[in-house]
Amino acid sequence: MMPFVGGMPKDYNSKVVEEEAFKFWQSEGVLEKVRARGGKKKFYFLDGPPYVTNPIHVGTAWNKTLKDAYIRYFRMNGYDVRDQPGFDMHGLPIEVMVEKRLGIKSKKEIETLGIEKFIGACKSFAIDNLKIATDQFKNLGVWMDWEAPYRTLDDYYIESVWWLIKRAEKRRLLGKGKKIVHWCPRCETVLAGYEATDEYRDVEEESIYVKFRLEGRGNEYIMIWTTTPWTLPANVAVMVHPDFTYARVRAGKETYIVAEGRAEVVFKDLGAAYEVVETFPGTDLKGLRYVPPLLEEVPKQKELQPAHVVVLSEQYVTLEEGTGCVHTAPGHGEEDHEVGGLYGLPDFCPVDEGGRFTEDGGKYAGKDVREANDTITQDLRRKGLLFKTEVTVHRYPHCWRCKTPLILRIASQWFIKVTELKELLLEENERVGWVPEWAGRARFGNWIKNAKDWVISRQRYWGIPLPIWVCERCGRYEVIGSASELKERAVSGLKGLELHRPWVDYVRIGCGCGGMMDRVSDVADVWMDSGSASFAALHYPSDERAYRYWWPVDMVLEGHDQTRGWFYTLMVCGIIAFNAAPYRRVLMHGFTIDQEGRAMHKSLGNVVYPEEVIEKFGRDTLRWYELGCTTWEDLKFTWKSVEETSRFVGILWSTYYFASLYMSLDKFSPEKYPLESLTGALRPEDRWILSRFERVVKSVTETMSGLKVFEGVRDLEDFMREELSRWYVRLIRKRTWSEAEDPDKMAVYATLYHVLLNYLKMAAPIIPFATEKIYRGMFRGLPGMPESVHMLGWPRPESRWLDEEIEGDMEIVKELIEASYSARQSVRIKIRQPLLRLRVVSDDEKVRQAVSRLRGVVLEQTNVKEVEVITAKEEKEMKGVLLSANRSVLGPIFRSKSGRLAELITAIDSKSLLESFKQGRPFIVELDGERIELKKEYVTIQEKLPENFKGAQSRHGMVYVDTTKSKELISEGLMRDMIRRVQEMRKRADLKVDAYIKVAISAPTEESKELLVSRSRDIAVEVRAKEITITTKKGIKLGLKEEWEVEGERFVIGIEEL
RNA sequence: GGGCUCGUAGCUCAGUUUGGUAUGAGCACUCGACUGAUAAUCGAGUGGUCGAGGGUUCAAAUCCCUCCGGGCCCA
Repeated sequence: MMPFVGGMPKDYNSKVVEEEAFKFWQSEGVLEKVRARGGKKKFYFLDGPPYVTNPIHVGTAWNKTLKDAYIRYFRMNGYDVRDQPGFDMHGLPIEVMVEKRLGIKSKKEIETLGIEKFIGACKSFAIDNLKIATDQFKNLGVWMDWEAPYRTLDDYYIESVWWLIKRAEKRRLLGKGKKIVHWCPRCETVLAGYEATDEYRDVEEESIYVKFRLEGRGNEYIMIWTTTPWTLPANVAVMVHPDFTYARVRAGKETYIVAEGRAEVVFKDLGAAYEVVETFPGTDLKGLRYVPPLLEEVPKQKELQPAHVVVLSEQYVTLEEGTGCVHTAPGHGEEDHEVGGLYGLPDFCPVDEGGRFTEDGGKYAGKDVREANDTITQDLRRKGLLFKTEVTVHRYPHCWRCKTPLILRIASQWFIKVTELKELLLEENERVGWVPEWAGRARFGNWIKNAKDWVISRQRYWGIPLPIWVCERCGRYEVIGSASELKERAVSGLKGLELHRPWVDYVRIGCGCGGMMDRVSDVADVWMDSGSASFAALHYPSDERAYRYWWPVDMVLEGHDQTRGWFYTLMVCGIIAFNAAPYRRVLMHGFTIDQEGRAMHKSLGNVVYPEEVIEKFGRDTLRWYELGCTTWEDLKFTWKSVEETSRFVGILWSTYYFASLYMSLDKFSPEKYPLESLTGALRPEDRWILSRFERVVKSVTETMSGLKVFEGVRDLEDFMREELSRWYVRLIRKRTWSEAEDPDKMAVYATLYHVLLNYLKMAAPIIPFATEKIYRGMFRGLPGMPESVHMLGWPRPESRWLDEEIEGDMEIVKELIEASYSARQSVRIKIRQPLLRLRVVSDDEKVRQAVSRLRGVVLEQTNVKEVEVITAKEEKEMKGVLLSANRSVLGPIFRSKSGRLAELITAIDSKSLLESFKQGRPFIVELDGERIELKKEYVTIQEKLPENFKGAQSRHGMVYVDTTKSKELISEGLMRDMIRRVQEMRKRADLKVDAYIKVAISAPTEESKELLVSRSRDIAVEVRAKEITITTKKGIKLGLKEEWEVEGERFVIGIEEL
């Protein structure tokens, strides 16, 4: 094994680098080895299971690379990380895809086809898609346990959910009852509220104002407004607000009751006069009875009791729209149902599962509710009960899978009594560490406060079957908690048992009453699948030991849409199961949006897929870019930013290349020259970069463990760009050219080695591919080094390198150097031209100290022979004074003489004049025989630098350069110009850095030739020339020849490799 | 309609917790320099009503109120 630092390719090629890394990881089983190492302390990371229908986009990629980065980070810190990925494999979206594939459209067709076939198709669809998604995630370099993900469709997983439902039942948290639910008439199932909100759309619809005739009041009506005429057959009450003021309004022959505040809106476009007869509070209306408008059409209405009465509600009556009198149908609205409950009203619902009126719908029986809208409106008009119609735009929910408008209807469903757990949920949430903090306190907290009972039953096929069996004789139900329990209890139907429908439906169990029990046909809401992951992934309850070791989850990390989704169901299921929050920390991330700030949607055509980015820039660039974005804010994806990031990855790469080039040429051995043994040889700039790096280790460690990877990425980027690449490398360049194995060079190498190796460790979780390639090139061959960069530990902060003073010194010196460049620029003297001296003006001891400690850096970077710090007083002495006549003052006083007086003043020795002013002595001049005393205001005083000094302002004082060019300096400058050109030619000829050459220079004049001849030896050394000729003759016969213009003169240079 | 969140240079974003001159950063543009990492690098310049309006304060991008626009969630 070679004991020294190795080399690496000069150019960064993401495709080659990444392909190689994949091959290497694969062939050496690197991931398996890393995983097998375990750790001292458990770290249970839980993957929010993605739904496996669509190809992933850059947002999904962000999610998974965030997870990957933290998994790698915690693993490097010695944790035993549980890195199992998960997949959400049940549910409606898959059913819909499969329906499409099979070319069927309804539940009826599924039943005709056979549930068994349908489920089989769903299962293979889910598994196929899992494979596709797995490949996509692997392709991003995400290191998880892809061989053994948790899958919600596996029997053990289903059993965990069964166990949970049984546990809920034991705790009396499982309920069955009528709930108002969003219902898709096409899919014929309940949809969760959140499933509905994904597809709220603006719809333009006719809304109607309807007159309800009051009993025993002649031509008096209470007026309601509704956007859903089809709910009128189910009307049982009218709600009014007890505290609002209502008005009796006369218009024509009729009288109406509406809220006073709505009267104008209701009547203004009537075209006729209307008159408010009387006003009164809403409470006065309580108990008023009316005739239901569709009494004749819906005979069932007659049987409803109590009904058709005015009730009060403070909560659900507003003055923002309508009439202030609200049509109430407890069978079709959640609020209606709640108020109906308070008044004991019947929850009449004449609508079936397919969204058609039942026999109870009377005249409308068999009609689709939405089609019935028109008929109902016409009936009302015919009966003279339609006051007016209006076209309104409102948001209406649609089925997210089939786009059918949803309806609200009452249905008997199984639910979890979350409302009873609210206190506990809030309490447990306090113990969770949310990042960012407001996500938990405000967002999640608010969501919990408004939590409702969770309807968990779905009238579908592809899901975890609810493990509830109901007796056909006595109606008692029983919850089964596992497959073995089911087998024990089964009377028949066990043959070929699988825990999915339809097989599980065949199982019958015996009831205590002697009857037979059958399973309810519902499946569970998929959110219950993923919500159970904290323990189901551990095979609880069958594997108690895994649970005891891992639970609770140490970290989950998902997008902000999951506050009401997974973060919530996970919490609820955890509380039901163990009375405790199932996770310790939650990191919430944003969405990726496009350049215009719109969310990425397939329908908008603005989705960016990771494969595109990988093709153009590579995985590491994609990862660095996304991980560097503020995690919890939306990520506005722009190609330009990706390109910028890619440029940075290039800088990082070439910084490593630079170091590897020289270290490998010199066969640097960190074992032979450990940093510790070279402390005496370290230059101040080495101590500076070590100290700066120490700070980076500290801050990146803190940000990573604080789950703020983006801050870490930014720290790493700034350090690499500003401190290491742009500054330190520039400072040490010369030292790396030295041929000898001197301690000064070794100090540079040891420093670079320390910084680069440890930097690489911190960058590895972010850019696992490039770091692997660099590692394998430069570090792998060294003794004691593991085979992969991903087997290294996270760097420990070593405060011994911290040196606040040197950092301060460097900061000052950097400013001064930059000011000197500015000064040079103003006189157009390039930096390559050496100058005599630099003067810094400062009375600050810190500046003096900085310049003294970093003298070498200052001299070299400013290219001067000496530097001195002078005091403000010394600066004054250095400066001369320039006096000039102030003509605007002289003019009015001396009139025609002023011109000549001004000339006189200019000629005066300014120092003696100033001296007179200072001492208060009068200074007299003679003009045309007249004695004139010069006053201060006659002159303007300007400070004047000596000709050869040029200054520039810096934050730490003026910086002056002495621009005097001696022959000596000129010849040195010319030499450096020649060296530079020869080096350029070596480069163009693609010569090895250590190749020897011969050089010939043809100078344009005898003078310049002489200048160069005196330096020929130095030139030869610098450009690795064994022979050098300098002439004024034209013909140069070396292999490579080129003409260069330097300071306006033409030189011809020829080189040839030896 | 409600909750949360974001809005700072042409573009992408730091800075807001804890009020103190926006020497803001990168990219882009203009000019100059440097360069044995070189399609790299450095310097200077141009470019801001800190979403709008009000308030608190000696002082507001930062704290408070109202409004406008985007995102997520809820209705």
